[in-house]
Amino acid sequence: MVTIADVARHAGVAPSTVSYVLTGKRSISPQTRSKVRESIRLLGYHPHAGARALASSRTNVVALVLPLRPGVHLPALMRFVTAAATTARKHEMDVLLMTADEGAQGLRRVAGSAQVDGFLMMDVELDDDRVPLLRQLPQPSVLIGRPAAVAGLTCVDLDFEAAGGRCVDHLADLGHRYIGFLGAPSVVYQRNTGSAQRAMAGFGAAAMRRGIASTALPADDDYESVLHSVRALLRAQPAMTALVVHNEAALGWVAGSLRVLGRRVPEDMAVVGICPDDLAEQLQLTSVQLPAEELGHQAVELLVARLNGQPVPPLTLLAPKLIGRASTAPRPRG
Amino acid sequence: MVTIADVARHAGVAPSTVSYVLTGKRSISPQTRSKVRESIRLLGYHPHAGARALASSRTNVVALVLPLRPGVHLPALMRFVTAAATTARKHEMDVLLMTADEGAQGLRRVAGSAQVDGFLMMDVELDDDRVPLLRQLPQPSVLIGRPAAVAGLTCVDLDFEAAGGRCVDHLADLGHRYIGFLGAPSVVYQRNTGSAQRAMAGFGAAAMRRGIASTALPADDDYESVLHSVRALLRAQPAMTALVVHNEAALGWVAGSLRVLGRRVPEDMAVVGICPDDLAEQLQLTSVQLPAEELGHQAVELLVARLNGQPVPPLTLLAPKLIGRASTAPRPRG
DNA sequence: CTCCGGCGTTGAAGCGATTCGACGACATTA
DNA sequence: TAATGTCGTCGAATCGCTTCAACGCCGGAG
Repeated sequence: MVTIADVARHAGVAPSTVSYVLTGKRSISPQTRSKVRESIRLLGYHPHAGARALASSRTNVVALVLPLRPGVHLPALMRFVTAAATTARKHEMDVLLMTADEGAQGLRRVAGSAQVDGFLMMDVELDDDRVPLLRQLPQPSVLIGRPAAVAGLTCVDLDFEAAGGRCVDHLADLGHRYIGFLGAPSVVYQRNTGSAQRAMAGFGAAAMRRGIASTALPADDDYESVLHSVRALLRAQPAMTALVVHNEAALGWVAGSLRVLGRRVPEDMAVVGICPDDLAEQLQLTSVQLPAEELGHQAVELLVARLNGQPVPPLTLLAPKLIGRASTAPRPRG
Repeated sequence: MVTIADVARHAGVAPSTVSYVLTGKRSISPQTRSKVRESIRLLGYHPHAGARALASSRTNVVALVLPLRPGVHLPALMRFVTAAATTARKHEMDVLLMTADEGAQGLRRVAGSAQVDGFLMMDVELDDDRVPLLRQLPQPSVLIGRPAAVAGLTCVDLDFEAAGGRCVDHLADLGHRYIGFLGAPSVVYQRNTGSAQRAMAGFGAAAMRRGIASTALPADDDYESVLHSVRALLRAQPAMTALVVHNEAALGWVAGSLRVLGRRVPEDMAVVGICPDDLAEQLQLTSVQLPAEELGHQAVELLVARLNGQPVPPLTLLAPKLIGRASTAPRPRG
């Protein structure tokens, strides 16, 4: 293995000088600098990560804590992961993968052994036992999602409230006056990370603002339940011409249910989803996308900013983006 | 930060003793051992990863190199990743994520800076420029997939040949005598990682063995092409009653094409896929699964074995597993 | 009784970087 | 001219751990 001493000898300088060339923490004359750079290139020198971490107490690695529970949309998760990894590399950092099943114990281990400079954590629950721990850790962390108390943390999330509103605006602009909302399973509205509630709140508020009649119902993720909820919505509001769906698992059954109930999409019923893009693409569904890449990117940027001592807002909300597809089409006002 | 010296002082022993308790590389008396363990627990001591790596030239981290190119099935990839991470943890190891876009350069960097003990690399191409590099690296590596020359490497893969055969056997057992094979796009058979060829070879050989008439055609991943290929297959062999599909992207169009051509599934035409399990589940397709979890698990086990100096076979093939679903049903022999 | 070998433990020497204080050389200012 | 500062470089201490040679102790063999 080639060490900094080898490089120093080869370049005819002191090891510390090589270090300063590498880190740029002191001014070095252009001649010396290029001489050292050349030696580094020639010898194929790479600083030993462990030694560097030991001496500088900086690892240039961030931990990424992934959820493992069933129900998370894997393609979106994967996109998030690669975006985070790619962005991290832009900052000369690497990513250490952790799975949620290690729990708080795992965080303590990784933090305690100084394996990483910071944490990226997805899918935090409202009463997550890891959150108070993260607060105490010497390493900063960024949460993806939005736990109850945001104070003292750094969080990134899609602005679900705006997303709900965006759906209404789109439909209202198309002339719809009676809109339904098909939500997540009711249990999710009882204890949950909050995105479900916020999307619905945004939906309701926007409907009020635009003077539109709205009705909402939860749905489980089986065909029976979806059909039942859709039928109930139609019964509650027979004039309904549009549906907003915030329930990935139910999406597949929506079109079928509507067909059974004699409604064609989009002629008789426009449908907008709040879901990952590839799902919407596959179903040809107008949707507000779940910006996995953007979330991953932002999360890393925020963490890096904190590592550099820059102040960052406790909560960053990404603006929703609506993509029009075949499931909504312009309709004459009336 | 709590160091090994703190623990040693607290337990009234030498730092080296604490180290030996931790690593188990020398015999320690039960009394001393439990005394040290207690101090470790009390002080919440975690060995500093960097220091440990520096002194022992072992990081307890493996690199996982992910493909990024479009077309890889993300859910399967994600499953692989989590399986690898979980298995690694069983061996007290962590996983460092790398994306393929860093290329050979990235491998050199990570290997050179001694960040990891070994590499796990997915989706290797036949003439991959990273493979010769991996051979030279001081760290061992395990490839997922099967490049041209396996000598001197360690590879894990699904036994695609057996998989092709397994499909035939299943169908033959159900009484089918004329079977078609819908393959990957033809370009894939020209330059490719080889799994496509092997699956087809296995299919052909099994058909011969069972005295079954077989016909094969490639298909691109658009509706037109799939319909065209299916029609061609039926024209070539009108008595065909079963179809084996080895083309994830085409799978979605197969049922539709058959319907257009007046064939119901499974009554008129049985269909078996070689594809990730969730895709098959979604389409209610009898399939040979792509065992993502098992691959991830095996890959890590092999790497760990190599790190421990144990000999491992250059090529490990996983036996295919066929799951029966609605797209094949028993049919009377005839 | 002495010698030897094994066991349990220790002290100290690295591992390969960073970083801080110090030190010439040279330019600037009084 | 002497005092002061700046710039570029160096030497040495330090980070926290592993590991090796060495050593005292004890029991069993000679």
